[in-house]
Parts: sequence; C-alpha cells; structure tokens
Amino acid sequence: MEKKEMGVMSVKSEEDVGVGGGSSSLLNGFQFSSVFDFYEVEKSSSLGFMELLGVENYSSLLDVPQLSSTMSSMAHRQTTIMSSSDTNGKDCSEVLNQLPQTPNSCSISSASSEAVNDEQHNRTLVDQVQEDGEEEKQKTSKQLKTKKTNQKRQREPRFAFMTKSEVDHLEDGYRWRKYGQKAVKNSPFPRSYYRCTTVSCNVKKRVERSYTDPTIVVTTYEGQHIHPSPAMSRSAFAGVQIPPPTGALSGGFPATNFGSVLQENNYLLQYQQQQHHPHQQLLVNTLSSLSNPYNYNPFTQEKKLCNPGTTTSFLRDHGLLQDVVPSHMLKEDENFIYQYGSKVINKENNSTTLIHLEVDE
DNA sequence: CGGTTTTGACCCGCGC
DNA sequence: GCGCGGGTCAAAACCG
Repeated sequence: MEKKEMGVMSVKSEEDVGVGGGSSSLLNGFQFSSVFDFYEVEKSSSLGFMELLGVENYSSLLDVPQLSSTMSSMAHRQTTIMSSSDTNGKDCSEVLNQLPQTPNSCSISSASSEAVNDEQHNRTLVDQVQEDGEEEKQKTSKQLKTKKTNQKRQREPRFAFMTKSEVDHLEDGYRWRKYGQKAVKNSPFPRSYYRCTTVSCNVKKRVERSYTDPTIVVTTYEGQHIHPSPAMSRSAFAGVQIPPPTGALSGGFPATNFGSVLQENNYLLQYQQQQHHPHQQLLVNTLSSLSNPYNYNPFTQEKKLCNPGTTTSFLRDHGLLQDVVPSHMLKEDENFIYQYGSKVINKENNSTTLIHLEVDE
C-alpha cells in the first residue's frame, strides 16, 4: 500500500485539549486544529484503514461491526477517515466526510482525542435516612447503583456531525424521545438529549447549536439501532419499495447507519423537500449521499452504483450532498480537504456548510 | 388518555 | 474533599 503524506486535520473535544489552543477554533466542544498530517492511499480496505489509523491496538475498532462496516463502506465511497490517539495512548477515531483526493483513493489521517473512561465505580450512600421522601430516593438510588454496577456501562461508538440548519432537531427517520436538556458551558444554547423510542433500542443522540455559529447544529449519535427506520414503513406506506441493505451494511442499523437506513431516509428527505421542508433531513441527505454505494431513488425507480474505483462517478453524482455543500467545494482539487477544513473551521463563512463525522469509541 | 416535553434533582467522573 | 460540568432520571406539565 502506497502512502503519501500530505497533511491532516484533527478534531478534538474541548475537554481533551482545553480552551484556546493556538490557531485552532472551537465549535461547541469540538476543536479543529491545523492540518499537519495526512495520508493518501491507492487502495483501501477496512483493514487498510486500521493500519493507516496508526492505532497500535485496533482490534477494539474492528470489534465494532458497524464501525468496521462503515469504514469498509466509506472505503468504497472514497471517504476520508480520521482517527486519533491522545496523549494517554488511548485510541479513538473520527470520521470526516470528504471528497477523494485522487481517483482510487481514500484519505486517512491521524488526530487526537481522549477516550472516555467507562469505569463505573461504586458509590457510598448516606447511611442515615432522615426523611421518608429521602428514604424513597435512597432506595431508587440504590436500585440504580446496583443496576449500573452489575451491567458495566459501555459507551457505544459515537458519530458527530455538524449541519447548517434552522431546525435544531433534524429528522433522520427515527422516532426520538427527549429525556434531558442541559445548559452548555460558554454557550447560550442548550444541549438536548434524545433516546430512540423503540423498546430496547438504546440509541441516543445529542443535539446542540454551535455558539460560534448559531446556524450550525451539532448532532452526536451514540449506539446502534436494532430495528429498521420507521421511515421505511412510511415509505412503504407511500407505495415505495425499499431495497434491502447491501454488503457490509446489512448486519445492523447503526444510529448513523451509513447504509440502508439513511439510504432509505434519503427518500423521505426528498419527499420532504418536495413538501417544502428544505431545512430538515440534511444529515440524512449528506450521509446517505456520501456513504451509500447505491444511490437508489424510489421516486424515480432509479438505482445507481457508484463505482468505488472511479472518482468521477462520485464527483459527478454528488447525490444530495450538493444540497448542503456549496458547489465550489465539490471540486476535484488535490487540496480539497485542506481547503474544506479551512473554510469551515477558520473563516466561519456563513455560507459554508460543515459536515463532520466523529467516531468516538 | 397515552405519548412527549419540561425541568429540577441526582449521579458520576475529573481536576484542583 | 470539594466543586464543576456532562449526563440521566423521573415527576409534572403539556399536547393531540
């Protein structure tokens, strides 16, 4: 495998790097530093990705089916994968949708971010119960504690992205129940917490608006759906035949399933856009168009296979990406990633839409 | 009336 | 140990 060093763009969370790191800029907890390392490969596989991630022990990454399959899928779609390892040597990876540098290539880079400590420690409860109400709370707390202690909570892979949208909660085809809202430090905009309403589906997502650019919504998905998108049935209800998931994506329904679900949601998007809701479904739009080897439109019954071996097929067929990415960014430029990152990150150009995917295991 | 949202309290990890 | 901030719970309010 041939590598070519070109430059890198790293993305870190705020707590990982602290506030105000050099020339980098913060976007509500995400820090974007300058380009410093970047690899270009001629051909790639999911394993090739891992090798390029520079991760010493990447077995954990490969153990995550949806992540592995996602990367494999992205390889076929020539998407840039970004990974990281922090100062403590812990690994995580981040994904940034990008256009390929050259034909037959995908771009991998290495960055940093701190892994989250998932250890659940026992807590000492107050021995004396002073009031009846207090006692009830203690009971509840104890039950919670036992539950959490027994089943060690492990963080699912997380995918974060930013979308320029007037709507905070972007429709993605799934049904969500809001279970919390918190004020975000240094931001006038709160962060909302959602859970998938489907029973036993533990997928969560956070939605917050960037304080540096209030037009940008930062959405973070965590977990994997164990069910198809309700949008599928809605599409079916509309008389649309949905093709089955293909390839490596058929195993499950990741929260940001880069395959089947979003692909199908894409149809809903198009329908909604027809229904004059242009500000919704941008995520679905983007991810679907970027990651699906198949671009199937049930409304036109058209099914395209984007050949992973050619850049032009992707460039010409932006899918719905062009809905959120200015056309001048969709060009076959060797420095695209750098320019892409610069525009979005440093210039705070209001006309620019940032699409960022973060895989945080 | 059932599902969803709101919101204050609580839990937990982490840094000092 | 304490405070802070992120994340979650759960009762009340809201809504179709």
